[in-house]
Amino acid sequence: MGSLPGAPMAPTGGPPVGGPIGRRRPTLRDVAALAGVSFKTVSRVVNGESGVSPAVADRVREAADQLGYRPNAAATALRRSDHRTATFGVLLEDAGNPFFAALLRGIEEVARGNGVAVFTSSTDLDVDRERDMTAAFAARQVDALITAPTESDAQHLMRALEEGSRVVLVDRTIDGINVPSVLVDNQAGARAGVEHLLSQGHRRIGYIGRNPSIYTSRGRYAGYVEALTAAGIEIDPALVRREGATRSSAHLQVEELLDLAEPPTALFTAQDLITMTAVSALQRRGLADRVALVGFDDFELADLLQPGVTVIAQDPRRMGALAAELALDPEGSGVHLVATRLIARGSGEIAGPG
Amino acid sequence: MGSLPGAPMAPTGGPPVGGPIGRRRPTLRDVAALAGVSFKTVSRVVNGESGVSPAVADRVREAADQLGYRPNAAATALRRSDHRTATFGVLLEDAGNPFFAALLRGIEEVARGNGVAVFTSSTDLDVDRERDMTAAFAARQVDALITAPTESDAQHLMRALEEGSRVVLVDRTIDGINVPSVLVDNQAGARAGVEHLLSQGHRRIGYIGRNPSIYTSRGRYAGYVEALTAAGIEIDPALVRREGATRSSAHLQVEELLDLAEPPTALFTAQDLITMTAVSALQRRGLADRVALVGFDDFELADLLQPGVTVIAQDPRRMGALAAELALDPEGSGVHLVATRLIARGSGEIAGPG
DNA sequence: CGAGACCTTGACAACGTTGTCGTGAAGGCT
DNA sequence: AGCCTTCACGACAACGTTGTCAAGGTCTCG
Repeated sequence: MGSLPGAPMAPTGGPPVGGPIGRRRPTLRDVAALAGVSFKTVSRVVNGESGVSPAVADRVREAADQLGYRPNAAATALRRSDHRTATFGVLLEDAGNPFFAALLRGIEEVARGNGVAVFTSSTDLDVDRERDMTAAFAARQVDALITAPTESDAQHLMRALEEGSRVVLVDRTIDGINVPSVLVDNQAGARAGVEHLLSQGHRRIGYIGRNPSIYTSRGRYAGYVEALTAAGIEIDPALVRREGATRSSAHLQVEELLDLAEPPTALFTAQDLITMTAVSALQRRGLADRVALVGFDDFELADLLQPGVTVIAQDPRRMGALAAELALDPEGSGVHLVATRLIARGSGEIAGPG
Repeated sequence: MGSLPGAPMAPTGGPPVGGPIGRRRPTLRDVAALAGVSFKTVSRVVNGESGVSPAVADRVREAADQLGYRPNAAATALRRSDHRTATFGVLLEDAGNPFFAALLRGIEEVARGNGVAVFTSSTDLDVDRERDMTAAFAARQVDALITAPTESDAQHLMRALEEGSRVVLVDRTIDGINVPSVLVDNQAGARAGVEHLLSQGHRRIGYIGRNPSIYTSRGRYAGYVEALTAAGIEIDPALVRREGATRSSAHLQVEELLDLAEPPTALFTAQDLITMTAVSALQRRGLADRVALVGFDDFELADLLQPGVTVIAQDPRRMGALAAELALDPEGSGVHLVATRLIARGSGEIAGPG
């Protein structure tokens, strides 16, 4: 960890084959020599500190431009008393998933606007990888770690906090750690989706979600239960699948539900990839026009499928931007909820038997 | 750039409100004191250097574990003679686009396996932003900058090279700079797609692509021209649109083509988002089953649309992984081509008038 | 048993920057 | 005129690590 591979035996002073010779970067001292001042004065000019006469400042700036001076980030990070590095670490489940990709873009945008560079890594729900990357980011002294934590163990995050990084949770939260977070009311969103199906006359509504170890899965399932209970419908365990983790397993779950003696007339899918899988399964069986479907998470092309897919949409870009703002603000705190909204496109409006 | 905002006047020694007190991180010296050795010996143990007796090494490791020692990345980067930071910078057009998202994942994966952390930023084809972020990454002394450059100006990349970063181009290349690159034979891919349409009997094949300033756009258009020319068909400028940059403009282009007195019987779309837009436009007009369509880039749900969308698929994840490997290998060089393949799903097999 | 080789360990400089303090000149006051 | 304050700037330590070199100990071999 943290060390590059590559033959350590390679001659460091070898011929310039395979790489540029890397002209040494100019330092404060080089600029100072050219401008005829002490390097400390250059430091002051570069950092916009007061106490430098305009004439000298101009001369220094000119010299800096001429040499193409750029501060050495490592030296700055090492020396600064506040240990700021103008760097964030972002740790999400999967940058390839459109939801997280949009979240990342939201973070990037705010970060860039504030001169902050962003480290990214995907965890794929692997707890070890999450711990490793948290450590790797903390070792690089990120100012803030923005993460959608996989599990409820907060220890690695506590450690990051102790080492001076801020921590902001996004999409998912953890008990026992008091940090700012950006969340969605998963329960309310899911409830709204299921109620939508109920209002179309459905009574047997299947639920396909991910493992309850995932924070969002718990809330969404709770919303499903809440909606049905409020409607006086008992939960039928046969209609509930909470292991649709991977695509293939999600596909299997849908198939199993449809194979029941009394299959559901509607499905509520608790995540974008599961929704897509469900659409695929329904299409393959020619049931896309018969079985209603509402999914959590909006996704590209949902409107072009036939029927269009009704979803509970989140606003991941906004969530990311908000998280980044909380990360930037030393006073930032509290739980920030971002609203969901139901987008009706057809699949959710297929009438039930009632 | 590179500096955090926030009031510089804020009391740095103020009360601990709003942030954890940040227990000082243990250093080599702390570990050394606990183990009863010099800090240099700890350094040796931590870096796995030889020349430490097993007994002492054990004692040091124990002390390091007990204190939870982690090397300070900034100090290491500052001091190392090779200036390695175990860090990559990745600069792509848009991490939200599925193609680039997958590319990023490929890079991430290889990087993580080698203890390298990855900076990311999206440029949205903004040249200024690209330059800024290149500078920001170079200032942080990334070992390598992996980028899909927007335009043909290589100056900022030359500068990054001079400052000691490796540069690897991916998806797009630039003249006048000799660095390893991972590309796709856009021309051959596009030609194969257009030939596929020709073989279905189409003669009037519309082309909708992005601005020719984009490297991939030029190759894909060349493939279109090549296929038609080889078939003895003259290029009809009325059927060619090369400005489908944004979704709305792409939509307009499709509409215009379909509105022609002699509309095309088939479309070749040169990028994923344009393909999606074309599907949308065709569906809206009820022409999805009548006008053939082949698109460059595969995308999620292409198989679930009706008809399924025939595409020239790339393998962005592999491209990213390859680029990262080239970035890691000091000897890495040359142009690496990744194959494309045609995936027939229906839209490309709609018969022409012939 | 002594000389050389090797192995283990430590002392110290250096990386490029920021933070602290000192110094000399200029300016303001009595 | 003499004293105190303010301003512009420089000298120097320090951040935590790696690279270089030297010192002392142990081992080998004649």
